Amino acid sequence: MRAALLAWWDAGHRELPWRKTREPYAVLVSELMLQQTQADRVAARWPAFMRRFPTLLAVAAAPMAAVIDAWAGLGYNRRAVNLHRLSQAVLRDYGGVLPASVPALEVLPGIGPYTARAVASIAFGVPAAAVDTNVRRVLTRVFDGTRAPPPARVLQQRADAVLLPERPGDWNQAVMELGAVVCPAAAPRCTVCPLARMCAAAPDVRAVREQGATYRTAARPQPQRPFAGSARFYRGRIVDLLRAPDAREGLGPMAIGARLRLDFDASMRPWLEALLEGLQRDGLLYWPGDDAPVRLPR
DNA sequence: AAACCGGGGTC
DNA sequence: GACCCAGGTTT
Repeated sequence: MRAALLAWWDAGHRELPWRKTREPYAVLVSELMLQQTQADRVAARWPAFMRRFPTLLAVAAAPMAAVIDAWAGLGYNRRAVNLHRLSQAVLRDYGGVLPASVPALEVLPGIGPYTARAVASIAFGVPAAAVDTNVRRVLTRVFDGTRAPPPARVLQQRADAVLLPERPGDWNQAVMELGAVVCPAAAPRCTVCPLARMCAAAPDVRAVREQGATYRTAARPQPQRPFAGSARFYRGRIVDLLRAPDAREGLGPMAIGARLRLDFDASMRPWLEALLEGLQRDGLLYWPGDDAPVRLPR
């Protein structure tokens, strides 16, 4: 598996902007952006963010509002808050230099098991397997076929066992690249897959195809809720309103409500306040309460 | 363990 | 519409 996959990786892969560097901060920013976000969309925004905040110290010196502003278009805005908090923590605890070990990285804000191992392996050459949704899918298909996926703990052990310790960063990226390009959730392309001859799922994919159906991994147990009209939708709209230049000094709650929806009236005030309080709890805005202006945190 | 968190691309 | 995405944090 190691030989087949690494040969496939070395023969060519997507040119993504963050792959041109191994500088730890640059890798960290890319990995934070890549959390639950497709690589092509990150590729469109990572370079501009890096120009605006070239170093971790630049983030630490900037107001929170500037980092949230630079995060526009990426979603999951708490990641911007976490990055700013992380920069402060690294400045305080490590003199502004990112630590290189998985345990030290994993306790930083916004960094979990996956991101700690991704940064440690790619930027520092630490032999740690990063297990994301791609790796889970690839390893489950190769080793388990149509059987139920093993527990996360077993998957991590399995990923650590197959890891190529001489090139951990390339190995992790190769598995993820295969998952993204050749082995997506729907319609895996086994005919061009370097692992097909050793993959437990490949025969099943072929069988399903021959029945004229699409092979896909089991659906999520919890169906995704509609986005339009959800709290998520309006939270995103509110933060985006506060990014506007004319909101630098803040916007009153009623003004926000009016810009949020045409049918806004006083009876919706509790609904709006709940959204504002939730955003404030997440560090995404500052609002003293009542009719005081709402703005991004400084 | 489950809920929550954005947004855009895709079929 | 529903699913998907280089997850992490909170409850």
